[in-house]
Amino acid sequence: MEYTVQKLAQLAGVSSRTLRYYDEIGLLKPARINSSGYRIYGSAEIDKLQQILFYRELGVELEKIKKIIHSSSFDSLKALQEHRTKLVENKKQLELLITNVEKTIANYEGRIVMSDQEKFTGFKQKLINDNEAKYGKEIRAKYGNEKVDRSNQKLMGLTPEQYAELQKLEAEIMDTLQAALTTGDPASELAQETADLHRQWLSYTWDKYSEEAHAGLAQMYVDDARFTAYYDRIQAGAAKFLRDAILIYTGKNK
Amino acid sequence: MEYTVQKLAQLAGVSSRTLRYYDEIGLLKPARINSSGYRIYGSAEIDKLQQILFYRELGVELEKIKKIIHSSSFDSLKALQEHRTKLVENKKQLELLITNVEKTIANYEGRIVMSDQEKFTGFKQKLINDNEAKYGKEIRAKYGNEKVDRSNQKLMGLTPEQYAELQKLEAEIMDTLQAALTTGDPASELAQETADLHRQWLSYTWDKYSEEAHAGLAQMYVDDARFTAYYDRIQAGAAKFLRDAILIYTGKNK
DNA sequence: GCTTGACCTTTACGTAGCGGAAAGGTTTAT
DNA sequence: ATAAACCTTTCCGCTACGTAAAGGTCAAGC
Repeated sequence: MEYTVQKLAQLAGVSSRTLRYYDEIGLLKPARINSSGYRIYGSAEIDKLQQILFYRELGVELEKIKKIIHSSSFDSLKALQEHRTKLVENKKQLELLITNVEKTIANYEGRIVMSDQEKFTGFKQKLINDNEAKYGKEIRAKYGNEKVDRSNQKLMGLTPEQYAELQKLEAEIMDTLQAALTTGDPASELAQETADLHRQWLSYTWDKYSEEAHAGLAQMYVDDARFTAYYDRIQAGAAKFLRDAILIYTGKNK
Repeated sequence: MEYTVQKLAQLAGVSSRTLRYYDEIGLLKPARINSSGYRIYGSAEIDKLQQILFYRELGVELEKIKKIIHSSSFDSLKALQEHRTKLVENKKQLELLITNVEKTIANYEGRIVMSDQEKFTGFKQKLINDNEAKYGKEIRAKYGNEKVDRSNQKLMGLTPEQYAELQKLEAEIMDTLQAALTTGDPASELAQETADLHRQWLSYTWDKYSEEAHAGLAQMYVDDARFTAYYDRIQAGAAKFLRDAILIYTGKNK
């Protein structure tokens, strides 16, 4: 099959201007030009356009797309599989946003309380995704599947009121931590209050509190980039500070 | 809580330039300017920024966002609910794209043959209608190899529009199945909805629906590794779960 | 008290990926 | 034969910022 600009445009759901632009920048040249100067595209161009649109959908710049698909080492199959992975990631991202909007509705209706951080989950893009991929497994291996699963289970069983309380606590922790950071002293009253709030918060998700586990978790906040990032949003070094405060609080600071 | 540009930027995952630009165009003005001319944002601005980002995510132009959220009749709750609807639509669109990429991989590996039209499903949406008149015959000739053997005949007669509908259904089935799996109960409302969607889907490819055949196919999903793999992409045991849901749906669960 | 570095400010020019209009040639249908 | 519907190139405009440049502010450490 041969297509003129407009026909291909309609087939692919892009404008003819777009196709001319792609020709202009050398991204997609027609198979040939007929005697009247019309652009004529063939099936090879169709496949190429499809590839281009996949990349475009993923937000890749046209110049980069050009380099990618023109490179001699370009492996379509591998590229497609990468497309799939990224699309699935984007889908997860979207699901996060949907959760966010649902939470925001609940927040609006007064059913739950959202922290400021929470209000923007899903908007920040890959950073979190990447970390999840990098550290997700590792965490489970390091700190035990059991504990993670059990805490998940317990979370599912919470009443809405309890859940709201939990969220309020979380917000309070962040606020107090921020205040405590200005003292600079993990042994300060404010820092110790933060640690105590954190213990209360844990009690919602843990079956049994122990100082050992609490101290272990605090160390994790420093070791694991996901958590470090979470707390360091307040201020660089916040995770470390929180850990130190908790180590003092639990008496494991030696 | 009060935030300077950079802190708010980090919280929301945007650049400080973006915040200044939003101030410049009057989209989001800081709560106040301190004595040194610094922009200071409060919690009202946080909520507003969140709203803005929801709209931006949906591709709404900043000028329009401005008009929307500044209009006196602006109803945040209603807006949020509309956001949700649109995000869910986008998610379905993404699922279509994922299906497309998976098919393209299969096409590449020689397992199936894709028509030119098919190569762009998911990229476009409503332009499909027009193409039907123009390319109808050609498509019908090409659609043949697409599906499982027994459904070939009926598929050959599908219009592109119907084909798109079929793909949408397929995506919906996966979506609903995923949700149903969290309930863990094949008799749950969601699971039964999945079974019903599955029946609708079958109606596209079967001449005549019967509960026996439906139940038989469900069993096949478990017995045949190819199908098991297809559904278990979602989660291990998904095929089994779907079978059980269908057995209950068809009343053949004994 | 002074420096350093991380903040903040405004102004201003640059860019990607097209949209759209102008001015004209070609093809197809009636 | 004429209109409608294509096609062409050229060029200017737009959005949503990125990226300097040139300078003021603030807290920390020496």
